[in-house]
Amino acid sequence: MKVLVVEDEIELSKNIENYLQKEDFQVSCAYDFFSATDKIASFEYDLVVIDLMLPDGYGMDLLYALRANQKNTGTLILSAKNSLDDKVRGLDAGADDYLAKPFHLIELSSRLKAIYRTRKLQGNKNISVGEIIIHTDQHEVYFQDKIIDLTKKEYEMLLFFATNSKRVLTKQNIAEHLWGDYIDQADSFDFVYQHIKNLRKKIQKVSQLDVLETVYGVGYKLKSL
Amino acid sequence: MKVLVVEDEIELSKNIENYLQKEDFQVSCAYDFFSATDKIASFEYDLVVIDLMLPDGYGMDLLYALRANQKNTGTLILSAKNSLDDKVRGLDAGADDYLAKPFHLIELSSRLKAIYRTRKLQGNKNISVGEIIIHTDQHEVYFQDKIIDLTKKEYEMLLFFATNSKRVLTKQNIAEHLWGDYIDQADSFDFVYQHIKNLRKKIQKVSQLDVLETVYGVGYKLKSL
DNA sequence: TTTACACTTCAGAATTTCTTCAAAATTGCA
DNA sequence: TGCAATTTTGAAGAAATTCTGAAGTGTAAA
Repeated sequence: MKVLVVEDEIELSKNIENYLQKEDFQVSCAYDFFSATDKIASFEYDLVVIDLMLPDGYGMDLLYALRANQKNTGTLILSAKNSLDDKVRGLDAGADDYLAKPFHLIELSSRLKAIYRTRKLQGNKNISVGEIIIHTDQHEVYFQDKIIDLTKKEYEMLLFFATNSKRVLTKQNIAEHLWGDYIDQADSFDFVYQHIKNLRKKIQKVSQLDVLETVYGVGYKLKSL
Repeated sequence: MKVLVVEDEIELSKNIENYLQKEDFQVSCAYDFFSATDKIASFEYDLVVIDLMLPDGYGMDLLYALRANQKNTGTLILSAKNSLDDKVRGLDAGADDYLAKPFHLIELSSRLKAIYRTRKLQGNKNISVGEIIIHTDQHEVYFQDKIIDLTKKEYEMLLFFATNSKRVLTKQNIAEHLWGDYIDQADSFDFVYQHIKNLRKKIQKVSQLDVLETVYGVGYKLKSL
């Protein structure tokens, strides 16, 4: 169980780290907003503990970043104020739990374990697009009982469409989602065509369906099936 | 699969009973704390569904009773309030899962099945992958009646695959599971290749089967045999 | 201490996937 | 209809990933 603790008070942070390590968590620490975003971007954590008040940013924004990255990461918010406002906003932003300072370390650890358990259960999700089913665990896509063999990019693209059902996605959207950071904004995103084509071809070969609709001048969207 | 449903609202209880019966569960119902303890004491249930709010006792105490009796019974907690407090305390008391009212019956049933599966794995010492059987007690692996002689790492890897049947495991997943703590996140996990190769070779030599499938760019998974 | 086996590292080969490029087809609009 | 912009397509080269063998290091039993 890998945990990132984002907390600027070094002493508290160390205490948390020590305690959680004793409980068999693998713990990393970040002491500011900047290094936290960095770590979140580069590693897959199971859980992130976030202090809302950081010297160089607002912890809540980390929650949005996590969600934007589609990570299945559990989150718990820490806040000095036991204000309902923070709590409500934190949970609204997609946090799994909230804990007001001061707290007992045992409570933190037991809540983290609880979050982890439920997250893990939720983990195996199958997403369906008409008769096409994406098994995210197995990384496999089926049409009825036939498998559609996709490469990594193709798979990611289909998943992106499936999780943004019926919304039009621009080439830029797709490029940013699949290639992430090192996409240059000045680029043309024409290389996306290739992957659209390949995905279409493979799906059509198996299912005889053309699932992707071209919205001329804008982008693509999933047809409603 | 024998289930005890401990729920004082008769109508809800009946609904659950009907639904679960359709899904091939054997269902018993208890409408109060007293009769629940009675039933738990006298029968071996695979699963118990417990409503926390009962007229004559607190559902949580049933969890303690189950644990005290050392039963290998899966437990799922129901609660009217979606309060994190109840959830945390329930899971800490050893419940396997938590469900807030109102819920869909299909969700209840799918969670119960999930609990059952993992419980069963814990209890059952022999795990099979097609005709390959892993005897966890003896730390031995057989194909039909022939032994497949594996090293420690190879054995652990096969077991890891077997207990995550058909799920794609990345090199990183494998590295973290087999080497645990002192894996550096910045490392490349290329050394995993060797063990994949060795495991494949040994299994193939004895069984003529290649059980591991490469998911290019992602990882490996067990083939469905 | 020796020996056998397990584990790790490394470099290059083999394979699969991704990207680029240019030409052809299609679309929206004047 | 004709034009410009956009999308589609195929082919080839580039890049990334995986596989393999060989050599080096560590470890536990004889």
